[in-house]
This record gives sequence, C-alpha cells and structure tokens, in this order.
Amino acid sequence: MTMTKTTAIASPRKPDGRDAVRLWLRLLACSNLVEGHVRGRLRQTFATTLPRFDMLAQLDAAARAGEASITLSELSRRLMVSNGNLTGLTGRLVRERLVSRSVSAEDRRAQRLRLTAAGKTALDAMAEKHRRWIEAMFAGISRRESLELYRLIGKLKGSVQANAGEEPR
Amino acid sequence: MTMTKTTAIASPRKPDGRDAVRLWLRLLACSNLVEGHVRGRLRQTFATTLPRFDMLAQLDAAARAGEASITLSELSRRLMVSNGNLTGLTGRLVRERLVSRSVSAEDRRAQRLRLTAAGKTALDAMAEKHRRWIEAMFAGISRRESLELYRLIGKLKGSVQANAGEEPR
DNA sequence: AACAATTATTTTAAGCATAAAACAATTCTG
DNA sequence: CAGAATTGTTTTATGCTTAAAATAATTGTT
Repeated sequence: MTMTKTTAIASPRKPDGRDAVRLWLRLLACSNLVEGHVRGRLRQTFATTLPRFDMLAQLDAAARAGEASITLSELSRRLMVSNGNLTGLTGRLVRERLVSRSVSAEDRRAQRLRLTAAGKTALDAMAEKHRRWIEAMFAGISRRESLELYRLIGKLKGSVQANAGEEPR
Repeated sequence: MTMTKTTAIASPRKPDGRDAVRLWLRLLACSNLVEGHVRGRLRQTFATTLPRFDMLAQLDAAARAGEASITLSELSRRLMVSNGNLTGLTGRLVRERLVSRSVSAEDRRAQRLRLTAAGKTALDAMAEKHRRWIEAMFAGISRRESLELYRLIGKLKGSVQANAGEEPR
C-alpha cells in the first residue's frame, strides 16, 4: 500500500549516470566481482583466504617499514577490522606457523606479531600471483583510463569521507 | 631472505596509476568505505543488515517486473550468493514476517518467496533512506565525473569478466 | 599507595558466507 | 517405464565479522 515514489534500488526516473545509487551499485558489483575472483584463486592455488593474505601482507609491510613486529591493536587499525576478529585470525595463522606471537616485554597485556620465515616465503609467492591476477583482470583498460579511474575513485573516496558523517535530512 | 623483487601489496617500482594493484586497492578501499557506512546506518536506523535489505530489494524488483514470487534458486542467482546461504537468510526474514514462503505448485522441490505487506513497507522506508545516504556520500563529485566513473567502471567490469578466466602465466 | 580511568585483548552471541555432501523431486533417455 | 541425469534445497563443517561485555595490565590522580 501507499505506492510512494520510492523505489527499491534502481529508480525508473532518470535513466542517466548521475543517479548516485546506480553508480554505487555498479561500483559495488565491480568490486565484488574482482574480490570474488581473488578469493577463489587464493583458495584454489594456495588453500588460503583473503583475510589471511591481508594479514600477512600487513605484517610484511610493517617489517619493511622498520617495525619488525606489531601489536594486535596496531594491526586491527591497519586492517580496519575489529580486535575480536584478529583473535581468531591470528590463532589460525599461528597454528599454521606463518606468524609468531609473543608477549610484549614492555606491556604484558600486549602481544607482538611477526611473520615467520615460512610466512614470508608463503606471502611472497601469494603476492606475486596476486599481482598477476589483478593485472590480467585489468588488462582491458588503457593506461589513460586507469589513471583517470584512479583519480576519480580517489575523489569519490574523499567525498564519502567528507559527507558520510552528515545525516541527510 | 631471498629479497626478491616481489612486494607484498604496494609495489615500490613505478609509482604511477597504471599499477593495476594500486587501482584495485583504491577501488576496494572506496567500496568498503561506502559499504561500511551503509551497513552501519542500516543497523542503527532499522536494526537490520545489508544482506536482508538486498534480499527484500530483489524480491521487490522481481514483483515490479511481474514476477509476483520467485524461487530460492532464482534469488540466489540474482543476489550472486550460494543456495545454502539463502536457507538461513530466508528463515530469518520469514521469522520476521517480512517474507512469505510457500511450496511451489508445479514443482514440489521448490519454494516460492514473496514480500509480505509488512516487508514491502519496511523495504520502502529503507530504500528511501538508502538512496539519500548514497546521494549525500557522493555529493562531492560532479555530474560529469559521475558519468565518467560510471562508464569507466563499466569498462573495467567488462575487462574483468573477459580476462578473469585466463590463468596468467 | 589506593583508586579511577584507560588500553590491550579475549569471550560471547549472532549473523553472514562458502564448498561439499546429502536429500528429494523432476526430467531425460533408452 | 526404469534407471540416469539434472535441478532445487538443506545440512554440515569451517571460517570471517561484528558489537558488547568481560578480563587483565598499565597509567593517571589524589
């Protein structure tokens, strides 16, 4: 009842690209498409998952930046996931011997995480493949288009960060 | 050890936007940013989740297109999620009286799902808010930029679909 | 030093998501 | 028509994810 002008997702009003919801749905679909392929390949090729790969990559990035080990809290900030989430994820990677965990010397509440040698080796193999998968999937767009997309998505991200706090109407 | 040229995620080689991985990471970050805000608002404003909203929206879209009810399989195709996933999701929405479920007359294996009146009312309210949230978040980009983004993301999606099947090297 | 506030992490409860196996009904094929 | 193949759905096992509450150690305050 009350057949309002509201529509579920795609609005039949103006069929142009200005419709923010349409742009968002296309962006989401594209992102999910790529992410799904990456997840599938990680699983098939390395029997692992995207969260595990992301965590290894962050630990490696920290190590490269001079932080030989980092705490769970720092990692949760970088990965933008909850602390509780990392409890389980860390446990699995420690069990797989890809990450080592030790109580911090300065603060007995905190743990310091680092990649093991096996973790570094595994990550390097995954990252190399990962780069190739993405490059292959993105091969259909030109250098110019890629630069333009990079710029526009950056601008969109800025817009979201600037405006997401406001309660519209 | 064996400090290969491989890098974890962001490569230090050519710092230009051509790097497909950089574009991908920015796209993913932007998508996750928007999605996170949408999830948070759905939770705070309607005490619901994105998968529930998506399912209601698909049922409504089907109804608008003349399909008064659709099967679980058809819905799983449209939402691009597994069949098993929908078993639980459907159960929750049926329990909340937003969706009704009935055994198909023609095929006793299949169920036919449809929005209840309450489901339609709830969806309309959510969709209206959802549209406003997205419009507010995307307000910082111009009409021209929006159109260009829409076009480029479409092209990227095409590239992924065309090239994702190939095993690179 | 006692107490409060903060910080780091884990636990809990709930939901989302998948792949693989199982089950059930229909359709196809010989 | 009988068996085989297919199709629709659920179950199972596992993992990811969060918010909120709980626990534990540190830091700040009086």
